[in-house]
Amino acid sequence: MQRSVVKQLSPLELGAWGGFLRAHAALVHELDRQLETAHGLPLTQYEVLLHLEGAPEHRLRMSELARSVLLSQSGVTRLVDRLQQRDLVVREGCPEDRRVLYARLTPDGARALAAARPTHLAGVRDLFLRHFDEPELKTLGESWERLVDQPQS
Amino acid sequence: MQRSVVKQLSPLELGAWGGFLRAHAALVHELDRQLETAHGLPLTQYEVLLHLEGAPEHRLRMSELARSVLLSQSGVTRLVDRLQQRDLVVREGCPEDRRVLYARLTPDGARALAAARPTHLAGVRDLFLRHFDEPELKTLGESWERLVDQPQS
DNA sequence: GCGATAAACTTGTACGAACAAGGAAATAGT
DNA sequence: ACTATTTCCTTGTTCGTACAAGTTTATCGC
Repeated sequence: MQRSVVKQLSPLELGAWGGFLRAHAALVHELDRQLETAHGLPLTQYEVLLHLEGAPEHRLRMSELARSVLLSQSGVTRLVDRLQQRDLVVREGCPEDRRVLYARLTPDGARALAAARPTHLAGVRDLFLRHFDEPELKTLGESWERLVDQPQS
Repeated sequence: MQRSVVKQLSPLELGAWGGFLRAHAALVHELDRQLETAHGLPLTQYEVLLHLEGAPEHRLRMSELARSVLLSQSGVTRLVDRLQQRDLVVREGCPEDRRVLYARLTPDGARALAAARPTHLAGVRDLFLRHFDEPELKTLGESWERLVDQPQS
């Protein structure tokens, strides 16, 4: 009779899973470092600016922003606080629903984003994309989708 | 004359990169939640126990541990503090080099690990491994390796 | 051997994020 | 209309991590 014996991960599985964790840690750390040293802009702040730029009117509700950048609501409140102190973003109220606040990209914010973008894109390409060919990119993208759309289980 | 015009990511590239970020966030969050609710053990603590179990004598130097779990030295100091308070780990000195401290897995720690392991493995399999077939796992593992071994650039 | 340099940890401190509770405004039910 | 519920955001607090400085021990150069 066996107690507490669980089938461990195979080397193949371990390589895929462990590598995933290590790769993520290394990449995010390095990208953040690059952005921070070159433009004084942490990766999270960069991502907020990026999402705002892509949004209609260059603005997004705080709650939408929270979903985009994978942060808690309160996390976004404080993140936008910091961006607003640097005049990269402003908050503005919504007349139709006075509970909501929009975060809007300022001209300064747009400039900061434009300045930082080449650094970031170069980093992503050099550290990540470069290592995959086109079919692999496609497969990856599809895999992540399957993985995030919670299976019904 | 074009200023600040940078080639953006293609949809393919964006799917692979953005999906990677989202997948990581979702997975780690969910795995941590599972472990925490089922066994009151955060993922980082679980990983320390796991590495210690796999090590000779079930012990590792603090600095080795830091490398294994992708944390700063001081981060590990405090993580081991927490584990030691729960008697899952003990610190012991090294006679040959009195600067080093070993963290050693206690019987309680081994038990906690054994209890948590099925939960964690099931989570990893269900949330991650399940979505890839064997050749994909192989490719992934190889990709992460290329990616982490800093290219000489 | 002795002083300088380096290595292994820990501690002080600051910061970013999460969670829980709270306030204000909208919506729903009756 | 009026209260109850829900939504949207912020604030109080705690926790985990990083960075820099400090302590102790080992190593290196001479």
